[in-house]
Amino acid sequence: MSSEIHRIILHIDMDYFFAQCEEREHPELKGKPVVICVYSGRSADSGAVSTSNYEARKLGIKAGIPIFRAKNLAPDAVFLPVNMELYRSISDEVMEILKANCSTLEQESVDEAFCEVTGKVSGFDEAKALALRLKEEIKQKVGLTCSIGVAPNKLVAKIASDFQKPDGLTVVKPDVVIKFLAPLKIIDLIGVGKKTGDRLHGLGVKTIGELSKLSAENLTHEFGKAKGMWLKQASQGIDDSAVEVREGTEQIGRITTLKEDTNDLNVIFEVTDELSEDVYRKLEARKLSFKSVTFVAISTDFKNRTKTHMLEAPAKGLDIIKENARRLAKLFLEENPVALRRVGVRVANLTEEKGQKTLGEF
DNA sequence: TCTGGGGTCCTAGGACCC
DNA sequence: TCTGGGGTCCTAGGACCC
Repeated sequence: MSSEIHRIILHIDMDYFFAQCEEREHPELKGKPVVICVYSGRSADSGAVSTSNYEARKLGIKAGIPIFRAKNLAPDAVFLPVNMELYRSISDEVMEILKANCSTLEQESVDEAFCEVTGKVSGFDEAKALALRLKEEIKQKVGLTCSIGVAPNKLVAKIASDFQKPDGLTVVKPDVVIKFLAPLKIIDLIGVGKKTGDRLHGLGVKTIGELSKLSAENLTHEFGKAKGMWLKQASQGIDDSAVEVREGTEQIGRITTLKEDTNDLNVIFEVTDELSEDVYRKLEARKLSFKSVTFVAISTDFKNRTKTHMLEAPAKGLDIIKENARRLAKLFLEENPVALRRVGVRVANLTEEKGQKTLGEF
């Protein structure tokens, strides 16, 4: 038995969030397959599935598949467009509850968060009770279910929240971390995606336990120093990253699918102008300045390319976004005379405008 | 067979400075 | 004529996440 002081971290993951929000707003949807879609606007059903409820998943409708295919799988399902405003306001309700119950809340996305509760609870049994109370409070006050993972670090907490879904709770005490991870598929390790997964399969590694048996030397040789070291540590359930309040976003972008593939600058300028305006509105709302502008181009082969310009000093004008986006688009097409399918505009290196910093308290 | 949109983090090469 | 190493910034791209 170890007497070390362990951190205790909760990862809260809202179940099939967008679809569950729609079910809350429209109770008549409950029990039916619900599919939330991102329509590209190219034709009536072009676009992809963003998320779906469990009834739809049973029919094979998963995030990322084309909408038309989802309609073939389940012609009678309910298809709805993404309503981000609704999801954001419901997300705020959830985060308020979490904030009130932990020492540090790190909101990871609109539907996920880490809660640091070290010091707030005496141990993992109390943490489990707290997690149950949180689930109940979110169900009562917000009307949604979530899944929670409780573990000694963020990596394992996140894997644990995904272990039992929906409406799940998985507690992984420090002494069972290794045993918990060992049988899981390599792709379940957060940070291992398709590319790394395929390469590991090539090395004959299928589970996290098998990965943990490879030597650090072997892994760094294969994946480079940083990634190799990370894989070695992660496979053993080691993660020292801190739960930290996120200080706002690092970049703001908008991307869209063109009505049809084109390299016509006039068409592209029209689109980048609109995207620039959207980006500008988001910046305005949060009183942010930016120091770089990026034009994003996705060609018909889905290859993703970018062109970035760094400004001399932080700026905040709409014209600066628009003009740079146009200039970068023109430069890009001069260098790559290819038809584009999607284009985007992004600003980054964001800073709060001088004098706009929120005052703490008087 | 056809494939959205919003992000984060990391790497690597070249420019430039000391 | 040949001659270092380190640091930072910029840019492009890749991998991954939801």
